[in-house]
Amino acid sequence: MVTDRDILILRAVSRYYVLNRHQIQRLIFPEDIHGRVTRRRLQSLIDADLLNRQPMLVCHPQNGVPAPVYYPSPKGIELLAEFTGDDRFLATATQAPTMHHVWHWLAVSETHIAFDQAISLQTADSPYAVRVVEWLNEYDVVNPAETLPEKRFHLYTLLRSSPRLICAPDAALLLNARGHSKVFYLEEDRATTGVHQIAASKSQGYAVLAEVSGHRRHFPQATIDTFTVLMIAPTARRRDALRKAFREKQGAALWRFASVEDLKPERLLFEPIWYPCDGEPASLIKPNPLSEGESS
DNA sequence: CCGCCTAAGATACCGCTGTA
DNA sequence: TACAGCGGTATCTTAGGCGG
Repeated sequence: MVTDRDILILRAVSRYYVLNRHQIQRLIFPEDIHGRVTRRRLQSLIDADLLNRQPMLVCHPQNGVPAPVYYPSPKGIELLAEFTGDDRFLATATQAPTMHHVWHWLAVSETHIAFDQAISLQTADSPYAVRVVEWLNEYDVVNPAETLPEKRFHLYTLLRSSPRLICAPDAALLLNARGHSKVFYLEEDRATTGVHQIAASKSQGYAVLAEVSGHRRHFPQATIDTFTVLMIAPTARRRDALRKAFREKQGAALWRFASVEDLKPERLLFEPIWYPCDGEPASLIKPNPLSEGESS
């Protein structure tokens, strides 16, 4: 039997792709103190093939056993499309998240949730009426028949064949405020690689993407001609190390850096938590009405 | 309309497990 | 050993079917 809250779970994994039990509980079962209800509903969805589970083998949250993560199943998104009458759910990625990338996916979904909550915190008379027009995840498929990543995935961009240069954002969003739409790319940093290696491997792709206005292909409806890359670092110290590493790189002006502890829904849009490579932090949405929707 | 029964979800409690 | 998460189970609640 599928309950209303089961549908909410299917919607959530369709939207965020990879979620753990704790996140689902926070989003859909806030009253569930013991987590038993959440686990039971998840189990019944899995038994019905409406949801997929990926065990997390390498895991140390604080302590305790590894907690699995959940992601969409073909049958689940079919049910969702049928239930809502919206066939766009059928485009949801249902491939299993790579085992060693699971923490990365959870970080992306956590950022996505923070954006959604920041948007919904605005009241009806909010001055900027900010909204996310569209959010693309790394593995959102544009052409299911293709196997080449640059043709299969919406975001993966092959900029040059030889030497090979690609740009593969973790996610992308089109943010709208008072009629202006701007493209933002998302890069989640998990401090697993040295900052200089990250700066070297990522800066050129985005710099060339900007030169060729590649963001126009991802979001033709954008009205602002530039884009910004948002990098989320696990700590403020790491954030500042990244800023320093990107400072001398090509296209450094495209980047803004924030730390996870600053990335609260109530601060995300309007408070100066976004640091450029050089200089003072600014808010994502500028207070000046003439340049709202921009961050640079 | 009533009383009874059943099915399924919600709730509470508990023991097990693997890691720091 | 402490702890967080998992899954088993008993009990409560609610909705619906059914005969009288």
